[in-house]
Amino acid sequence: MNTQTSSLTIGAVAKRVGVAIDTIRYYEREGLLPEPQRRASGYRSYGDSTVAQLRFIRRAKDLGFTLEEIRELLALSADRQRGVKAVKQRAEKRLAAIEQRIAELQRVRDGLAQLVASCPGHGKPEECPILRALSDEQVSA
Amino acid sequence: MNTQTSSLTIGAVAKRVGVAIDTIRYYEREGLLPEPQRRASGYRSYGDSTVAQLRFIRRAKDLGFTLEEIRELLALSADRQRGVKAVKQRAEKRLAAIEQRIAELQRVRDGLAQLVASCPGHGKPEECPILRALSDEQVSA
DNA sequence: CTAGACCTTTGATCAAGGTCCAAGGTCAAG
DNA sequence: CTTGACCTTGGACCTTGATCAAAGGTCTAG
Repeated sequence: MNTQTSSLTIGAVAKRVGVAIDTIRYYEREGLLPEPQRRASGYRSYGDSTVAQLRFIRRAKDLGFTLEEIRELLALSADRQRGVKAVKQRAEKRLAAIEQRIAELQRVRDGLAQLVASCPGHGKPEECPILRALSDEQVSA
Repeated sequence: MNTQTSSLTIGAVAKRVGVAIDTIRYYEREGLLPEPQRRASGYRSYGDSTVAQLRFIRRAKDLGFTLEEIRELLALSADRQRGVKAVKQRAEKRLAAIEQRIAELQRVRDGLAQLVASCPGHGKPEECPILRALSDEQVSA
């Protein structure tokens, strides 16, 4: 087996995970990734665990976590026992935020859909419900 | 009647519309508002139509239009006849984008909700479905 | 007249999450 | 050895939508 982390360059890691090299260095600067070992030449030398960690970060980002939250999650996941409860709480918080955002967007969508439906798509601008709604006609009246 | 646009300072306009003075100047720089008349002193002098236009911008922003899109809408709404069709098309485009975003978020929410539901909230990190999902356990297996 | 509120400009700064660049060193293939 | 791909650093720059500061001019109430 090759459990021994197999020394990848930053470019190889980037290719495997599908992120830019600059992004990896950025994550390192931001404390999302530990500082890797270096070769004698100064090249960063990564093992498979970094690939896993980067995928973790990407997935969490896809779930809408900010980098700040991900930094937290990474810290928590390192804390055996106590970590799990906190991780679940963060996830619940994130879930609530997403649901709120969905509700907001649905409200916006409904408003906009109604406008679109009521606009004939031709005629004078003053008669366009979309423009009328955006202007303050009915508010200032 | 006071149809004559009644010479407001930028501060008065800001107060009426509920935006910051800086924001009005910013919109002017960005081409969302026309350059206003000036008093002899150099002070910007606004009429009621600016108040209306600013409200238009605010409402459009609330509907999720970007400033770039709003700039377009403003140009289109000035185009009598041809404008209405184009405005409706932009609104439809916006609507589609919002619906797509909602769908994406729902997908994310469902995934996250399932993880949260399946996590007992205690135990070893390796057994936490949230952390397992974020790590690449099942993908690399 | 004077205080204090309000206005002017230019330009810097913010958050977030990167992206890009130059100048130079390193590595692997032929 | 040479070529070309890859890596290093530090720092500048990008987008969006503002927000703030500094230094100074103007306006208005008392």
